[in-house]
Amino acid sequence: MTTASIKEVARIAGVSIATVSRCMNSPDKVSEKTRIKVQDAILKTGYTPNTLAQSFRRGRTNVVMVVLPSIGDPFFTDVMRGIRNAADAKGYSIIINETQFNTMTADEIAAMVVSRQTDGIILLASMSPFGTEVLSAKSHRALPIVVGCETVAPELTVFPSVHIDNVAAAKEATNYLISRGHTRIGLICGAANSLLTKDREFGYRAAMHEAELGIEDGWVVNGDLTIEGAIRATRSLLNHSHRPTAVFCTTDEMAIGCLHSAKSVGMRVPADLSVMGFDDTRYAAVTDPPLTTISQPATEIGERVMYRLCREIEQGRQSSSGDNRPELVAHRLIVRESVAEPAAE
Amino acid sequence: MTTASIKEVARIAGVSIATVSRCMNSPDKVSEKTRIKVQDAILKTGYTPNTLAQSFRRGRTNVVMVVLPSIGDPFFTDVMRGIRNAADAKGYSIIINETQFNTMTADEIAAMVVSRQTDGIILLASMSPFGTEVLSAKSHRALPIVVGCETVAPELTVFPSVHIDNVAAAKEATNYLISRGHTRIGLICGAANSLLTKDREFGYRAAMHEAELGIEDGWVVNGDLTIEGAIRATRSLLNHSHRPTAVFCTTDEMAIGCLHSAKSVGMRVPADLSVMGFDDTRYAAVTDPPLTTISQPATEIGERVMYRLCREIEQGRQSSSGDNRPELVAHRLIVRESVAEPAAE
DNA sequence: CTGAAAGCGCTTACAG
DNA sequence: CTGAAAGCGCTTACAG
Repeated sequence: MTTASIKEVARIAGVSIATVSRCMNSPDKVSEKTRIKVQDAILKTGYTPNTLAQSFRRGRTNVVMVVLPSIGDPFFTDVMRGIRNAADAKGYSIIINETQFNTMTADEIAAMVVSRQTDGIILLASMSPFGTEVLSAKSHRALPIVVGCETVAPELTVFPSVHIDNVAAAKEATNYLISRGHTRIGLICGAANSLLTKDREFGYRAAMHEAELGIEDGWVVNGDLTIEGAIRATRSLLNHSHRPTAVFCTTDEMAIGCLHSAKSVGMRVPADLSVMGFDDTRYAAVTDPPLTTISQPATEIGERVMYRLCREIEQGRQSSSGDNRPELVAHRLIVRESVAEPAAE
Repeated sequence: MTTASIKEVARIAGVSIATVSRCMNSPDKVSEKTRIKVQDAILKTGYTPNTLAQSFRRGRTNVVMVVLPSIGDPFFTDVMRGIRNAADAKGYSIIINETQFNTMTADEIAAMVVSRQTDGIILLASMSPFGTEVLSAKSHRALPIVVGCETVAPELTVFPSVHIDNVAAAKEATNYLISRGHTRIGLICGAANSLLTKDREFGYRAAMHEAELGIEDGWVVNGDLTIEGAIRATRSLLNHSHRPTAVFCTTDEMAIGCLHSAKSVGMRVPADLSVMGFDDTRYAAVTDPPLTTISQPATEIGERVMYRLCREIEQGRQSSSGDNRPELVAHRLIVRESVAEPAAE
């Protein structure tokens, strides 16, 4: 298992290295007799092509980078599963880049592609808007980037994307709370500059507005996309002088924190407080009470994003791009047991 | 942002490409004047070295592969965070390989290193034992592999590893249940060939044996490391003719399923059934009731595994290996509210 | 169908 | 301190 090279194989098979290479890459261009000889030599030597040399020669790595805000969130885990399914099928490896806001600038990310560390990028993360440098790069030569989730930032709309209609889904969630009789509805969302939940906040506001319900100061709280953050946010919501009877959390992860926070101060869910989630992660069905939420087809999103990226990579620099309209996938309201009518006052 | 190469930079700076290369890799070998000229040229051209060419030339990728059974489990998420912290510090990228049993053989994995796709491997997964081929490779030239978690399979003990003392921790967990008065204690563990929970099962059996408590047929159930699996396992446990009063789940993930399963058939936890977890993931504190569990320093494990791997990689083929004794890290019993005395019968 | 040869973009002894 | 040159292991037109 010492590093047999293509030369060694060629020597043993009694052919040129070009022929060995062809046997592996375009076997149809080689006579059967030769192919067998080479095959034997490969087995005998235990030859594996040096991937580094191949990538270098071919000018591509077959590696794709996924940028996301938190690998911990089970929703992203499911998206990742879809991405990896597709990546495996297409022969790509995945590098994960967990990026908090501003940790890595868009230009740094773009540099990874330019410097050939990756063939393309999947953006699941909210991030600081792209700078002009990337945009011009985009116009010059197509940067293979596909966005999963929202594309709120106008800079991102130049890239293809795959996601649910977050605005519509959040409206639906809010309307469901309204339909159950709630009028005082709080929102726990991501940070102000989070692309992930911006559309959901927008949908919530739109639904409240259409129902002619007011949103008081302090009803929209940043839960930081984490359990801990949501616990704090819930505390703040429950201490509000005009306390909401229902809380819409823009991720299930935060809904878990909200549930815990409410129960820990003795409130019953949903009798005293209704809680609505978003994502339908695998925990949503086993919280206590089970969570009413919006289901996203996470794995499907992941698969479609990855396949879309493959197309971008394959098209390469040629056609600057064709159809960049977002691919929308379907969401679904999942009614479980965390929402009820508000208690009479 | 067209791909400026080192030649272009050299031309503009009026030096040789060797000098440009030296400016980036060993700037102390270059005069200040030259360095500044080159610096300017780099800025002017927006030059980024072609990573592919560098890796090829240097013979290393700066990529490390992590093999794990389930990225979804929040425990592994935390381990991954530690791995990535250390990897970032050391300039490595991470490729994740989620491997069910037998999906990818050990030889295939070893091939990834041999074919230069990665510089080294972190094994967090249970997997089919290594074949002779890898082992001989190991003896010939050190294969840079480090094992996180258990190294139950004798084949794996040749590799360095970082983990808690799973046997001792599981004994401690079981003894805690015994100390609270339980005598009928069930176990929900991983699949029979899972390296992940084998030691924990062993610790449980040892504790029961030392306390002279019997383990009836059907008290040790495979929960598949998933919530769903644990729900089924719990159902089976609760239907046992001689039902346990306490259940030790070898992961928190399964404890979440167990909790849900028990409550969904109307049992109160811990009044009617005590539940013990393992891992202390971020969900453990917010389950209902909060989970009594064993805490593993997941992030620390990840960091130490990665640093250990770096050492293996750096030592390279030279010293075949030095000290391969496992690095043990400390676990801790975390008492919350999911365990109580068994109800009087 | 096959081989000789060029070249991908770097790095690094080797001279000077 | 700097440059000319070799070479890392492949792939791929180009001849034949």
